[in-house]
Amino acid sequence: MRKGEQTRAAILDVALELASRNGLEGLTIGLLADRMSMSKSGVFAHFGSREDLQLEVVKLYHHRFEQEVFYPSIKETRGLPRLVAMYTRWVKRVSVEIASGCIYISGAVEYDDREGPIREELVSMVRAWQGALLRSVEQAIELKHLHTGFDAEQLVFEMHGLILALHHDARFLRNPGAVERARAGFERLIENYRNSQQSQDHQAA
Amino acid sequence: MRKGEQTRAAILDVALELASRNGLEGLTIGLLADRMSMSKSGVFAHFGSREDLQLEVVKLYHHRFEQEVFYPSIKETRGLPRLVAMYTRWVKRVSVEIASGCIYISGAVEYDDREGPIREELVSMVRAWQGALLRSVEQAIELKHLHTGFDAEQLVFEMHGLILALHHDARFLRNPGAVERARAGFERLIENYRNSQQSQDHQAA
DNA sequence: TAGATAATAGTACGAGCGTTCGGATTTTTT
DNA sequence: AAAAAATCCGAACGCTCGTACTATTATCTA
Repeated sequence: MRKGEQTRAAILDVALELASRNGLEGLTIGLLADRMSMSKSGVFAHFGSREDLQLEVVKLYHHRFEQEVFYPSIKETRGLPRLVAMYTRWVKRVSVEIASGCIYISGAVEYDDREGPIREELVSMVRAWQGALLRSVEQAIELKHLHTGFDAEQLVFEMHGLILALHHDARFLRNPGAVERARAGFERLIENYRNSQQSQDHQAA
Repeated sequence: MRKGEQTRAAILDVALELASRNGLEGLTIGLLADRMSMSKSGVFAHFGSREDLQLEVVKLYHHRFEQEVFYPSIKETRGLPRLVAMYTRWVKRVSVEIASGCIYISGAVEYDDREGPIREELVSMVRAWQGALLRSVEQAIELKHLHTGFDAEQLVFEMHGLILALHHDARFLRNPGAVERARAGFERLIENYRNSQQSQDHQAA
């Protein structure tokens, strides 16, 4: 009843933290029980299986991401301002996750070959976010904030690349200044798609 | 003696294949023994420990990468042609690895928080490759193939981002056309750093 | 407060992991 | 061909994993 949901939420909170650091496959019930000062079976009873636990963690992460990045951004005015807000909050989020790890990114590597519901959940989450980005780009084109006649998906692709490079350089290589690189890359990207129409002929072809 | 080295090489070959698909942490001696039709202890005897096996796999991967990407590229003339060759071969390599997986990328996620010799080997490998890219960019600047006054590391950062996005979209999301996106992104990148000197002021600042 | 129900602990299981060791077998050397 | 050395197997160890089952305790309801 009530107490159950409460500890279940507490477990999921720690589980998310653990999965961020060690990956979803590295999330183990024994370690989770230790951190919760509970027995393994006590933790286990809240979820039908480990896979269900992992799924709940993924959904929780998605929810947090939406709360922190997506919803605040769509309050900005449509077009370029909203797109900039989305990217800025995205970078901010990832730069915080440098310490903890990002489940979107580690999950993509862990489940690129592994079939099943976890992979499907991850894919649909990423697809949803990329879809939101794409819509925002298209609106920016409609509103003439960005020039017409280029592939909107290409811009989303490159934005995603900047985020991935940021995560890689900061978290794996532990290079300072990666956040600034991700910002500079985005500025150049936008500057490109906004002004210089002529130098982009090779993309419209 | 001779027979030993022979089977050892054969084991490493299969181990590399396995680690590419399942990650270095997913590389297990039992599975490896099955694939080799050998006993676990028979496989184990060729390496002092599992960690040594993983290290050898990493080194073998690095060697293959050098043979396939680096060495052919430095035969090209210095400057932009060489840089283009490096990137082109890099994309080609990754697009082949879409089926098998890339140890550089999966290893970066697996060992971003885990200390030890495997992580250090991976980091130094990636650093070596990025260093080679950086040198090539700097030479292209010296030879006036690219305009002066911008951060060479920024270009390397963004090239890396394109590769990571390619790997992500192709292998995880299974989107077609990611290879073409990586190529188009690079072309725009080079076009940027080659011609339009004025629009890059915010980067030189 | 008593009874029902939910929540947690305890224990055990089978499987897979890396690793060790002694002996059998093959390969190389003399 | 005999001796030496390298190679491989088979069994076993201690460990951790997810999971099932049975009690015991805590919590909610009437």
